[in-house]
Formats: sequence, structure tokens, C-alpha cells
Amino acid sequence: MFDSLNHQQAAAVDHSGSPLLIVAGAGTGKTKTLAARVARILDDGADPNRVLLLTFTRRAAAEMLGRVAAVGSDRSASQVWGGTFHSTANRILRNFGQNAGLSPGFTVLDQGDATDLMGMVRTEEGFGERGRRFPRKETVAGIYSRMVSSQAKLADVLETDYPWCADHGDDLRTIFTAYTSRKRANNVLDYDDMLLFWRGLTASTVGGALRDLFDHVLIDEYQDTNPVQADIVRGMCRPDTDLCAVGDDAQAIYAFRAATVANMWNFSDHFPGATRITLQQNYRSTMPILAVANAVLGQSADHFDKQLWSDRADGLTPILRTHHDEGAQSRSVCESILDARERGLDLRDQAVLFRAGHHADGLELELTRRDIPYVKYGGLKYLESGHVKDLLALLRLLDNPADQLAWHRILATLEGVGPATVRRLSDELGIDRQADDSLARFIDGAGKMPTAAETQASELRAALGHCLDAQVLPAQQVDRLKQFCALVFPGRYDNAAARLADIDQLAAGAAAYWSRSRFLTELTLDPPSRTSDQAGPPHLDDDWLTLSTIHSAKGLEWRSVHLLHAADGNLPSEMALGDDAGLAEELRLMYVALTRAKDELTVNFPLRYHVNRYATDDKHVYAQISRFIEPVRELFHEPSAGIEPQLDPDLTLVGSVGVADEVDLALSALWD
DNA sequence: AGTAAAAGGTTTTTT
DNA sequence: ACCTTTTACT
Repeated sequence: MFDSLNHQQAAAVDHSGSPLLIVAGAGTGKTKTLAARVARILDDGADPNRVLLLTFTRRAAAEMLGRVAAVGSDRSASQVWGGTFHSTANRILRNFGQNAGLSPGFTVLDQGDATDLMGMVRTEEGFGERGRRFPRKETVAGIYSRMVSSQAKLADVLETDYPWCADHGDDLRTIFTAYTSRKRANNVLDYDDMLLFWRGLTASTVGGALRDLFDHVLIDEYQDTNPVQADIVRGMCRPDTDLCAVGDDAQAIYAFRAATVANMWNFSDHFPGATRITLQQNYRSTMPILAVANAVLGQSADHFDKQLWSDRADGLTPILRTHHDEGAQSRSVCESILDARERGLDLRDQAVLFRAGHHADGLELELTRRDIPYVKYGGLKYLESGHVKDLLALLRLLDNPADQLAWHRILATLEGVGPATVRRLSDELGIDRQADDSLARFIDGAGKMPTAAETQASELRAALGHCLDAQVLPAQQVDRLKQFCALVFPGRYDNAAARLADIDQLAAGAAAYWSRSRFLTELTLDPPSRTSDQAGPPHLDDDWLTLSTIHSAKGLEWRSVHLLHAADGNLPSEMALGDDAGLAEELRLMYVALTRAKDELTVNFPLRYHVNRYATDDKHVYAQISRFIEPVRELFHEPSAGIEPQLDPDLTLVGSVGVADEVDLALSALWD
């Protein structure tokens, strides 16, 4: 069925009779092997409904099952349970959640919702007394999630991961207690809850029933699972369940989400009698690229022993380019992208990778200036921007009038309505009591508005009333609600017009749906991973470049890869310099980036970078080349041009290039 | 009393 | 750029 499997791949596909751990290096055909294994299982006559395939993204599951379907003779692949831990948890909890005290209609809070709820609770509990700054809501939510998913004590999490918040331990405890009871009262679950409840169910009276759902369990990216997820896997397996986990400990990059490679290292303790198969032949990259990747990885001893090798002995030597500053880097990357296109590499064959979303800001400007189409993955998501959340809150309110978060957000958008008025209106409308007629009464005019809010409020009532009509399709609802947005955005945001244009994109997305509630569910479980800032997605038949964080590039490959900001402080990130575990993870991140390249690899290193992301000034710092690249420099080709500041006319526009900077540069060269 | 505007801070990565 | 806190204004 899958021809051209190598010896180890075939062994991994055929193995049965004991739990199996496949250690699969980058580019060794992991996806293909896993897909072939599913196909083999179905071929052996397994009931596809009794096969569970857990992947890191839903897209990965879909892609893998697509491959299975392409080989299989029937349509059974589409009946395999495939998805992320979270989407599977959702499915299971809808069916079995009553046994854990959940009503089947529970709502899922995505990251942003959970953060907002945390913020709401935070203000209600009255933190931020005079003179004392309190951690922002994102930080509070981060601490909470970190604590839950690593199953560590609050005090330990504060000490190791959030030392600057250590003073607020008691306050955080209070907030977390209130946050949890609020979630329970509103029948909502955050991402962490979904895993906790699933795990809880496996240990409950229905545990046996859950274990009987599946005969075959396959898990991809096992190195990026956390302790709770490992418990779930154990809790879902009977002694005779056919379990297969695939992972690469050298590519573990989610420790910040409490993922731990210990799940791989301890696999045979968790599952006695387990077999391990290692895939080492790389089918993706040329040998010169692998030589760099191997050498980088060799700087850390902390992984299963593994040296990738490839048949593709010949190839271009990877290039290491030093640039004067970020602007020079942007221009150079654009040029080498265009140059590669001249040589026959389409834009879609190329990608630009970076550690943090904002590292690409400068490049994005340059790409736009040169009319090079691109799509950016990672970084701030479309759904996370304020104005999109405004509109989604309107839709969610229509969908579930008891949604406290949505009510609060919407009421607060009105001019002249602040926290106090929101509180009063909540009371008048019975929102906090979960009254079921709140929305109807509001539309009919209930709720006394301050004079300043009257115009906007009546527009809001009209818009909501219009959308409540079941005849109005989701896309039309978005269009109608947009009129309300047009009224409030100018007072709320600086660039109202651009933000309104974004709403049109949402309407376009909604056009594919017949039901509003279905549209909303899909958005939370499978949000578009693309970042919003471009007006519209390029047409499918157009050629476009990919910009991606390294995290979002996991599992993908391109013929040509350009890595940005290979400077100490950026990759490795400044925040990880403190501890060994953090540094090791940054090294793996570098490894993941390098191994995305098939034919060509360019590593870029600007000599200066901005100190902080929100720079209102031009403060910058002189960088050292990444400590992961420095020791393996001789494996690169280093064009000598470009290090000296160029007399580029554009440079005069950049106010930061001054004599003092050049003197400092020359000085630092004396001791660096 | 309560809102808006102005000032001051800000740890990446994401299901 | 956004969020939190403080101050000024209605």
C-alpha cells in the first residue's frame, strides 16, 4: 500500500502486540509512517470508529487521514477519531460529561476568554490597591495555566517561572479560587479544564466505558504532551489496547506549556513491555543542512542518541549572513527570496522563520513595500484582536444570552458606560443571575442607559433584534452587527476603518455556515491560524511566501528557509538565558528551525536589535551571534559583503543610525 | 459618583 | 500596541 517504506518504517507500521514508541528524527517520514500504520490497522479489519488518532493540530490530523484515505480502498478513514487532545476532550465530555457534573451544553473558553474572565474576577476582587502594581491579566492567567498543566504548587511556579510576581501569592490564590467557582457556576470550561475533566473521567466509574471506546490509540508529537495528557493516555488504555506514540525528543519546544519529554523517556515505565523503534534516515534535507543541524543539536547531550543522515549528499552550503541592522536584514532577505524565485523556487517553496511574532515586523514592511505577497502564521491571531472579539461577543450573546463575559464586553463598548454602569445594568437585566430573558428584555428597551450612551444603545438593541430572526444567515448577521461596530469603533479605536474592514473578513468566513452556533463552535475549536494584518488572504492560485514562528512551523518543510534574528537574546531568547532547561529548549527550537529546510538554508544575523518589542524610541543593543551558531560557523558559507554599513538612501530615513552608534560599534569590537 | 483621558509599565512561544 | 493605574473632568 505505502510503497517505499524503509526497514524501520515498515517495522513501525507492522508492529503489534505491545505498546510502541517511535522515536522519529526530523524529516524521517514520521507522518507517512503514522498514516501507513493507520492504513494497515484498517486493512487488518479494525473498526475505524475504534481508532483514536491524537495530533498536535487538527490540520495535522486531517492531513494524515487524508493520506490514509488516498491509499485505502474505502472511506473508512473518515470515521477514525482524529484531532487534538482538546477537540477529542470536547467530544468525550459532551457525551460523558454528566458523570463529572457537567451539563452537555457547556461552553469552551479559549485562551482569550479565559484571560478576560480572569481579568473580570481580578477587578471584582478589588486588586490593584493604591501604589501597588498588580500583574496583568495575561500574566495571572499564565500563572494559573502553568500551575494546572504542570500540576505544580503555586509557590513553586512563582519561584521558578514568575519570580517577579512572588509577592502576590496570596492575592493570586484568592483570584484563582474565585475564577474556578465562577467557571463552575457558569458551566464553562477553559482549555486546562477540558484535559482535567477528561482525566477525571478515566479514573471515575465511567473509566471502563471510556477505555472500551478504542482498540487502537495513536499519538503524534508525543514529546510535546504534558503530565496531564500522559495521565489521560494511560487512563484510556486497557492492557490490550494497541498504543503507538510518535515523537522526537530533540524537537520538544513546548515546555512553557508544561510539556515534558519525560513522557517519552519514561514510556516503558508507563507502559511495561513497550517496544522502541528509531527512524534515522532523513528524506527531507541535503547533507550540508543536516550537518549543521546535527552539529547544533550535538551541543546538548539531553536526548535519545540520534544522528540524522541523508542520501542527498550534495547540496548548497548553508549561508550565514551578518547584517548591519534589522533594516539591512529585511532588505537582504527580500533580495535573496526574489533571487531564489528567479532560480525557479516559487514563493510557496520558501519560508521565513523567527522566534517571536514581532521579529518579522520589519520584514513585513519591506515585503509590503515590494509587493511580495505573504501569509504570516503565529504571533497575534486574528481572533485575539480587540475589534474581532467585540464582534464575536455580539454573536456569542445571540447564541447564549447567559454569556456573562459577552454581556460585559458589549455593554462596556458603549460610550459613557463604564464599570459601574455595567454592574448596574447587569443587575437590572438579571445577567449575573443567569436570567433567561435578559436578551429579550434588553432588546425591548430594558436597562436604563446614561444619556451619552442612548444613541449607541438603541442601535445595539436594533442590531441584536434583527439578528435574532432565525431567517437571517450568519453572514448577514455579521453584516448587520458591523453597522453597530461602525458606530462605536471610531470612539474606541484609532484606526477604525481598518478594523471595520477586518469584520468583512469575518463575514466572508461566516458565509460558509448555515448556523450561527456551528460557526462559533468551529471558531473556538479550530481558529484560523493565520495572522490578520493583511487585508485579505491571497487567492489560492496565487503564489505567496510563508512567514512563521518556529513553533508554528513544526512538522512543515520548505525548499528554502530563511531564519531571522539568529542573535543571542533573540534565539536563544533573553528570557531563557537564566536556566539550563530554558537554554536547552531554545537550542531545540533552533534545531527545529534548521531542519525545516530541504534544499537551501540561510541564517541571518543583524548586529543590532531593538531592546524591547514596544519600542517607542529607537533604543537598540549590539548583539552577539547566537551561541548555538557560533561554534558551528565553519559549516556555513559567510559572504563577506553586507557587514559594513551601506550607503543606502533608505538609511537616512532610519533615525537611529548616528555617529554615536558607529563609535559604539567600533568600541565594542575591541572587546567582543 | 463615575467616566474619560493621560501617564506609566510591559517577559516569547500556543492547544 | 495594549493594559493598568492615576488624575482630571462631567
